[in-house]
Amino acid sequence: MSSSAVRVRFAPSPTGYLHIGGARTALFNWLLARQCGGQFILRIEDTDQTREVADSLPKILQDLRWLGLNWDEGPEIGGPYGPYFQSERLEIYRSCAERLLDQGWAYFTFDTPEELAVMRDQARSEKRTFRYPRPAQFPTRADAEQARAAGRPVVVRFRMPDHAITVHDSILGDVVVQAEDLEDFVIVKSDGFPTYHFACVIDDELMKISHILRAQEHLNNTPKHVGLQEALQFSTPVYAHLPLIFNINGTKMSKRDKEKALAKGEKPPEIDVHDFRMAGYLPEVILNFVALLGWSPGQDREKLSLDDMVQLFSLERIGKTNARFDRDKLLAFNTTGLATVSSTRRLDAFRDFLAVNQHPMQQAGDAQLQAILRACEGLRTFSDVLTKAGFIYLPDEAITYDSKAIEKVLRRNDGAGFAILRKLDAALQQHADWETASLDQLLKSLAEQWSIKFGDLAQPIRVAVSGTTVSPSISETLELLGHERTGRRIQQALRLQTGT
RNA sequence: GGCCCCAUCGUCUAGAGGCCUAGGACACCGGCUUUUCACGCCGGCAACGCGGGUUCGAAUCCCGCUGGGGUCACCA
Repeated sequence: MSSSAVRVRFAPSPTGYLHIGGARTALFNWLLARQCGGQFILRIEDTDQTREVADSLPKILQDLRWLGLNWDEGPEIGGPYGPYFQSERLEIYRSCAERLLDQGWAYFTFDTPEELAVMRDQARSEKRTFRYPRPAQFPTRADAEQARAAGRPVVVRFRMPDHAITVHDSILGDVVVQAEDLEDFVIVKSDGFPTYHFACVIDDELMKISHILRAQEHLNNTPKHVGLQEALQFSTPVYAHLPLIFNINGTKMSKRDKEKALAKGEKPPEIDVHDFRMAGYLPEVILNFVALLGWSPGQDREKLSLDDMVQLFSLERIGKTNARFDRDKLLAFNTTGLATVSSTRRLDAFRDFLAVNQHPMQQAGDAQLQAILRACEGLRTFSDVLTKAGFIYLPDEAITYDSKAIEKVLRRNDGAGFAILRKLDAALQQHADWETASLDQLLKSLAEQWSIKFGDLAQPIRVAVSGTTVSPSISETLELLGHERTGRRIQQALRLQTGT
């Protein structure tokens, strides 16, 4: 096979945002395509109208774009093998089903969900594994019409081949499933839509997909797909089932984790790509981190650019063991990522962060934002900028004073902090050159003059202007805030002493 | 429970029979730095699940056990 024949796809169903695990699947497919000069196709698996979420598609596209995973064929750009929405390919699936029906590879059944449930329950109570009982005689089309007329659900089931099926997986090796463990499964639902298995196999063939990289939870589905390919005389793509990603405690990473945390009054964990975007992570860092979950370039290499990954990626180096998503390590990656990106890139990413969060700091000009970013050196995520310097963009009256900070820094020792603050107020009012270096010089000399530690002078101001003990370095903080607002906030803090 | 997959530090992993007294990263623990919070720097702790083989030699190959995971829908 020539390398230009590599065609891979990412096939999400439009039920929400892009999950972080889905992002890794998309990335691996994308990397393979880019490395081989092949095509990365985006296909939308919208065959279940009941589960569909209205604005999910634009969200997924937006998440993919934010990550930088561009597609060569798919929604919004089309391509030679479209349409790329399964809901627009119904006619194709229908004709394939007809073909299978004609050739005896599929048959109609008329069971209601309730009847099926009874059969399954019975099998369970008898400790038998349930497999759909294939009828000796397949119902005719006329039978199907009659059943439909009588109001019974009509579905089409695939007659699985009666031999064992071997899946050749390039990560796991050969996986053999015996004939008796295979079941006749539904390929056309009673609403006329194809099931996932059916649509997926047909589209992969027609779209000339060469490699299928997907999560390992699909491994058990693969014999079904291979059976279908055999009956339809399709070719079988190269399969590569990726190890799964779990929470650090081994549970599934699910959107429900967010609800649970919220219910407990905790901060919800990031699960979807969009969550990480909102939390202030860099997309390239997320990609780098997630690539290392199940894949490793070897040679103790970890920090990789997208280009590095395109170059180093290989199916052979994908592991078999499930991984746990270590948020601490991601945070560490993001910290170095933020410390090493170019300042223009950082500014762009920060603007994006402010925009998705609709933060008032958006109003600031580039120079001011750059100054804030510089002042927040050591930040782990862009959210840190908000906790550390967000007070700058709050109206004076919206500053909330942390009671512990007030007590410890200002009120303690008979209001020693307040006393220093009062002296500082006078000195600062007279200081005209409102710029970091100059302010720094002033404050240092005052500390020396008054024979106090720098911290004993810095902390009272910090609390006065920010309400907390956390802010950028004090002189930078003052420059960022400006002379006027600094004065107002000190006055405001001073009033706390008397309670007026 | 049936079927399937997997098994190296707490976590992500390197390791493709001798280079392993098992390497890196994160976390953790100590120390340094310090103007708060972070960052940074230095040092340390820490793993081949168990039992059998095969071999001169096994983390690496084989078998069993144990453990973990996935899947058993007219959802993808």
